[in-house]
Amino acid sequence: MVSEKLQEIYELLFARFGAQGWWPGDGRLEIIIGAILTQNTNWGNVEKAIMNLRGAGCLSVEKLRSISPAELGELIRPAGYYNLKAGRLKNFVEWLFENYDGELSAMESIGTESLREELLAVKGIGFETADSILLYAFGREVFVVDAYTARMAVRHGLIEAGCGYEELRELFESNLEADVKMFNEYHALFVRVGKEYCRRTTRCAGCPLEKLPHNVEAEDF
DNA sequence: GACCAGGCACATC
DNA sequence: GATGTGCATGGT
Repeated sequence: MVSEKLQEIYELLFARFGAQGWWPGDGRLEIIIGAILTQNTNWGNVEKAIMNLRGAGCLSVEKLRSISPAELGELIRPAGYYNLKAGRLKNFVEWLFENYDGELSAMESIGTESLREELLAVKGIGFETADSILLYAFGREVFVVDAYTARMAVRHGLIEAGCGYEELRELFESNLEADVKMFNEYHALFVRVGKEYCRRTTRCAGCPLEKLPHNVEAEDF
């Protein structure tokens, strides 16, 4: 049964690593900025970019709105793809002012599904970024899927290689009790264990899930 | 020096 | 609908 497997994986990861206490970073805006900056990028680089933003007094929606794309790009340079991401931050902030008068708290009253669709309509916010914002900034019961989640689910035979994001999200959301705290920790634990034991060229040795039945030869990405 | 990182949009077939 | 490509810095 899938739900038992998912529960067992969670317990093994939690037993080994403990609570991760995500999101790393402070406050809603910083979580959202981090979610965009960390796209396909190491978190350490994102921290440097956020430090730059803090140093320049740019951790406010007003400042992010008024700063030029070029200046913003320079500040977030360490996070990589800096021109692209400067535009994405701008897109989000513009959307926030157009739809919520620049108030993040105004998003609280919107239902999760509607809010998710609205976020996905912002250019530069895809599935993972939207779901990270929903879960970590707004405490919504959404399971965040990422590359590690996909890789581990495939290697443990929970889903077929090549399946889409929504299919994976559905796997977790429909087989686990909806619980914000647990979804929060589960995703963070996947990232934690994935970094160490489940990269493209790193397989299993020493992983807390090593004893579970899984396919080390599974074709993934 | 190659490989990788908590993706996403867009072009092309 | 699937597959390929550009975007970029910094650590291992």
